[in-house]
Amino acid sequence: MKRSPTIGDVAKLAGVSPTTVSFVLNDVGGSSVSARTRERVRRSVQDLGYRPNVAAKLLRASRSHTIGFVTDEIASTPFASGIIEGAQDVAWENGKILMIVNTGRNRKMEERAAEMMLERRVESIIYATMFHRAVEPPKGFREVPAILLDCYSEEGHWPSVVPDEVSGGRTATEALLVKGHERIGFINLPSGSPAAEGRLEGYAQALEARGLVFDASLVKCGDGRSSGGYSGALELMLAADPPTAIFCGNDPTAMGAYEALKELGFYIPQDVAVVGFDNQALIADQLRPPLSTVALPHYEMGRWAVNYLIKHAGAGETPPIRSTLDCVYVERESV
Amino acid sequence: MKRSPTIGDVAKLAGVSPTTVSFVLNDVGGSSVSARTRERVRRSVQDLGYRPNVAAKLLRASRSHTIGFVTDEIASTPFASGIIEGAQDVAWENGKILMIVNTGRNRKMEERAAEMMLERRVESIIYATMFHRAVEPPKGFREVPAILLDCYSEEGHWPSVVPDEVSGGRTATEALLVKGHERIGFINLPSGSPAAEGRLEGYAQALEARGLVFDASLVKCGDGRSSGGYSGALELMLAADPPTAIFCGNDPTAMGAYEALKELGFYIPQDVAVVGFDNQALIADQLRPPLSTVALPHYEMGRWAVNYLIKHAGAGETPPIRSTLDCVYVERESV
DNA sequence: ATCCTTTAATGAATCGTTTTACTATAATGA
DNA sequence: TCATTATAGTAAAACGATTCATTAAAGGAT
Repeated sequence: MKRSPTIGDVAKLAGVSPTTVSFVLNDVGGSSVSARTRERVRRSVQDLGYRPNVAAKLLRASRSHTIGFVTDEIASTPFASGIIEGAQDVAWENGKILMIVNTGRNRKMEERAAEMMLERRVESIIYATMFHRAVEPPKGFREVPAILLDCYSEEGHWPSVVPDEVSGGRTATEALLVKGHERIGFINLPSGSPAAEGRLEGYAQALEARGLVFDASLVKCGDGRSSGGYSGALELMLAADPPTAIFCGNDPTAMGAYEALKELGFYIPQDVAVVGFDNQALIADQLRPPLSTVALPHYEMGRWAVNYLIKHAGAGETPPIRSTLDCVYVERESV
Repeated sequence: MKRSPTIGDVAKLAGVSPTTVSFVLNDVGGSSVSARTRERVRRSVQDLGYRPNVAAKLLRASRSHTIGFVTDEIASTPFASGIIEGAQDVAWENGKILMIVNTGRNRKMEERAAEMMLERRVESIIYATMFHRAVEPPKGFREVPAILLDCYSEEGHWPSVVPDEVSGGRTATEALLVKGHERIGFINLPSGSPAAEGRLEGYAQALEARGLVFDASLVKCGDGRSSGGYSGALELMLAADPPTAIFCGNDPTAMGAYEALKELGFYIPQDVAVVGFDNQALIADQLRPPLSTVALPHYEMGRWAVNYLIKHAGAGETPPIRSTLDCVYVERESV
């Protein structure tokens, strides 16, 4: 466990003062370092394998260049990991680094995480959830610019970025409408979530825009799993006037619907078209035929959040905007 | 952007010296602080909302209590996120914090990540991959105790922790054997990966242990996707002497096999039993019937790695063990 | 009255940088 | 020749904590 070389060691080896080394390393001090010296310092840095001590820098400069990223379970479960990718990409592009902590929906853990981050003087904090939902961030978050990602607060005064569920529902429905379908079934998620309400709303809007009437018998309430999709599809197809297309509230639901349709002898997409939601590659890509679905803007939300913080945290003010990002339709072969 | 209170501010408010505040906060200095003073300091800390500056602490103490976690894509894709969870849990239990960076399989990024971590004086580094494979960690990693997680190096001298693919293959096969199956098909992953080789080896071992002969016609090479499972299962079931059970190299493969079996009119598990591998909840839970499968020890590997580092990094020596952790069988309804 | 010990507290050095203010030498212009 | 201005560099303070060495006061013991 030997001591890492310091700027003083470099200075000694190069035969100059620490000040000069600092000037060379940070390209400041104007023309006050000769080319020869500059070169000598560079070589010494190389030879010693010198690496600046971030703690010392931070202590002096009071800028940690670190953004805290607190998440319920994104980093530990399959679903929304694009969020982290997007956030990290923008952070790195701007010379910031992300400090990620997984709290597992545990309040105690959230508070500890906030505490830990503030001790490390993060410049701002992102609070991200795996599913679009309402949250109440821990108090520590007020002490620094913060933004909610894929969630929002009832209290209002937090900036947040969430998917536009309504436009998502509309997009999915329109993908079926443009193919000429006029009777479109919808197997929704269990009600009570922004996703369920929003997607239903979008579905209705799309129909209305085409001058079609909303038929409640075409809307089933699934459970967000394949079993709900299975029974929902059975009900729809065995009814008096079955639909020619089904919009499923998420991909597992579509997976169940596939099952039902096949058992009933319908071919996808010839007899019945299916569109899912969430674009979970594991399902959408592996189903036969591959499932057309709508992708949540996870990556984009991650980018947006960090961009927002970098832009506004510098300026000191963080206006409580509620930004919504569009979902995009991913065409495969089920429509 | 106001200055956070320092230990000096606390001291002033409490009418004592910074030294005394430090003693109170860290519970050192023996009996050298009276109860009354102690209380006064505590209150001042509260009132000011004082939070120690980690940078200053670190600078003085040269202990960052931080472990670097470099990963190809775990934090950004669905598959192996349990690794992060396990790692983070143990880290927190030991008062360490994890600094996670996603490199997206990009060499440049890996080097930058290593550099960044060393600048922050991480005490050790974990290099984790999403799939079990061979890697060559960037040079920076040599400067600090490190361990490879879910991967290994041909160079040998790195400690690593990986899943025991052979025992995994054996476990899956045995799950079928104990139910009385004697002709067991195997749709493997594309060859060339530790997973493919190991699981096949395990399959063969399990058969041999039962005194059954290895029949090459029962082994198909899939593509790790549902399409490979579909065609593999078709071939197996349409052959002269079809198996009564199929072991699939991963869950998407099993998904394809389900499809084929259903088309051929076989019921699962009555006519043909199926077991998968990877325990991808999204598939295994949503298939009908739910898929019995083998889970990779992601969470446990994460724990193991951090434990190893904490134990050995302190001692200075990091012996290059290659630890293998068992996969566990997850019973659902397809067997 | 002197010496020793205990209790309660503090001053100052230290960690590794950055930055401000300063100095010494050389070159330039009048 | 002298004043001025670049040029090339350095000394020292500051950032916020910890810790070693020291001190001041009070309470015995002799």
